[in-house]
Formats: sequence, C-alpha cells, structure tokens
Amino acid sequence: MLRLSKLTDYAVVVLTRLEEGEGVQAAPDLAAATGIAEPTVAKVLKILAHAGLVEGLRGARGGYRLTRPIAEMPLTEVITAIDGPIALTACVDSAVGHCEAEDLCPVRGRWDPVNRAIRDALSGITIADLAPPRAAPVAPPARPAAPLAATA
Amino acid sequence: MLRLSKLTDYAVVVLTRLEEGEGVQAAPDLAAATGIAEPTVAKVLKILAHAGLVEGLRGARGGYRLTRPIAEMPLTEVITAIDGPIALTACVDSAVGHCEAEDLCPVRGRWDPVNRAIRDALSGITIADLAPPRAAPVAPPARPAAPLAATA
DNA sequence: GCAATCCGGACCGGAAAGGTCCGGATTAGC
DNA sequence: GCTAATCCGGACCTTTCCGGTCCGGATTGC
Repeated sequence: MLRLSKLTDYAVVVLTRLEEGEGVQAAPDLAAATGIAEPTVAKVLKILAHAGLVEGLRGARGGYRLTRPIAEMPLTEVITAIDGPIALTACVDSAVGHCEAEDLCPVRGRWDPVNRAIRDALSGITIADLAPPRAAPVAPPARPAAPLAATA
Repeated sequence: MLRLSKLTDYAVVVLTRLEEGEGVQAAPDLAAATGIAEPTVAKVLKILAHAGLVEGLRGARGGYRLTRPIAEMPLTEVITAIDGPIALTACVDSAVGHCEAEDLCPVRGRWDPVNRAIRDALSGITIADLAPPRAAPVAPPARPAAPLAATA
C-alpha cells in the first residue's frame, strides 16, 4: 500500500496548527485543537523537536514553536524524521552481505532509481501544500478533491 | 519508512526470471532459480496472475508465462497488484466519514497531490529498469551503484 | 486413469507500529 | 525559596498487519 506511518499524518496536522496559532503552544492545547490524543501529540512533538523542525521551550508557560514557516519545510524532512530514511525495501540499504540468495537475486541494489524518483517527486512539496484552508499557492494547484487513488 | 512489501520485491525478481527463461515455467523451477521459498513464489505468482501480469497454464506441463515483455510493464502495476492502490495514508482513500476529528483535521484529502506526485514518478519506471545484468536501455541510466538512500 | 500443476482459500507466528505512562529536569510566578 | 506547569527521555503494552505455510479442489497432459 506504500503506506507511511500515521504519525507522519499527525505531524502534518500539528505543524499546520502550529503555524495557525501564535507564539508558543503547549502540547495539551495542540491536542485539543487538533483532536489527537494528548500523549500522541507529545510524542510527535518530541520527534519533530529532535529533527529540528520545532523548538521546545521548557518550564511553566513553555510550549512548542516552529523553527521556520511551514512553507519552507519540505515534506521529506517530516517523513524522514518520523519514518526514517526513504528507502523502499530492506534489500536496498547499505547492507551488501545478508541476502541468502545474493548471487541469484537480480534486483540487487536496483531499487535506488525508484527511491530517487520518489525523493525527487516529494522534494517539491512542502507542509504548506498540505494545509488547504489557508493560502496554498504552490506548484500542483487546482484539483481540490480528485477522485482518488485508483489503479495508480 | 515508506516501505513497500517484500512480496513486491519478490515479484520483480520472479518477473525478471520469467523474462530470462523461455516458454512456460513451473513455480518450483522459478523458486529454484530465484532462491525464494517455493510456497512464497507460488503466492506471488497467484497474485500476479490475478492482476493479469502473468498467465497461468494448468495441468501437467503447465506453468506461468508473461503476458507481455517486462519492458512494457510499469512498476506501478506490480505495486498496485500486491500492495494495493498507491495511497499514503488511511485517511486518504474514499472514506469520508470515519475520522473522529473530521472537522478539525486540516489535512483532509490533502495527501492526494503527494500520491499523484509519487504515481507520476513511478509511472516512468518499468520492471525492465530493475533488471540490471541484461539490457536496460532506459531513461535513468548510469549510476550503477549509487551511495544509497540517505537523508532523502 | 494417473500424475503434475495451477487455483483459491484458510491458517499461524512474529514483527512492527500505535499508543500510553512514568520519573526526571527545567523554568515562570508568587 | 517554593510551588506549579511544562518539556524531556525513556520503557512498556497492546493491537494490527505482514510474511510465510499448508491443504483440498479443479484442470490438463500422458
């Protein structure tokens, strides 16, 4: 299904909400605003903070804040932060020695053109492109609600 | 991790082997040639047959055969056949009514530009592009063994 | 009629993701 | 200086899904 984790979805929601709000926002507030369970929001924020996409301010009156506008935040960074590096199959990463049928396997390392293609496709999309109700002036415009994933 | 199932990987291997061999090939033979467990190969072949990518011939001296050369077989068809339609998150498919926070969720259906971008990127790649040791005269040439998936 | 092969499904185990919780560190306000 | 609010880091458990196996039935060639 080519699925990416639900956490990534949450991350986009949270980041969007973070942009809409003003100043620092505490995790519980973001949870209430987005409708996502509080511990989960906290988890997402921790990951994003680790990746440098948001900044956490401790202490009373603390909270989270974006390090830059979401329009300058490529989607790939969020995905990489949460789901790890973009690579389609296990056979593809740096490992070169533990495929039991290594000499027979004809696809050895041949997935990288695919990975590259996906990375290229994703690199042009920012979080702002996924935040519709506001200004979304970007490359792939129009088609607000296409029929949706069919045969692909 | 944007991972796609291991079955898809196997499928590419099997399809490649199917192109290399001649005439119909039985599942056990393909298993031996590829190094993949026999029941698994059978499973993959069944799925591919269902999708019309290969043709199964019953009876003694039966086996499987490609319905067309792998150079004319887009990768997306294989992925769709095995992993289902290409859609990144559950929130994206035709469902419109069971996101508990539907009115709050600002990303509703906004993943489709991403899905579309990925589909476009993948639509230019055929199975033949993933079968290196033979003739692979296609668009993304060169770079036989790039460093590999890093930050994405 | 017999053997080989595909076909369709059910079945089970293991791994990964999703989600929750807790103790500690840090800071603002009183 | 003390208290309360908040982030930080991790461990933990549950559930779902994937990978893999197996079996009975249908079909065809010899």
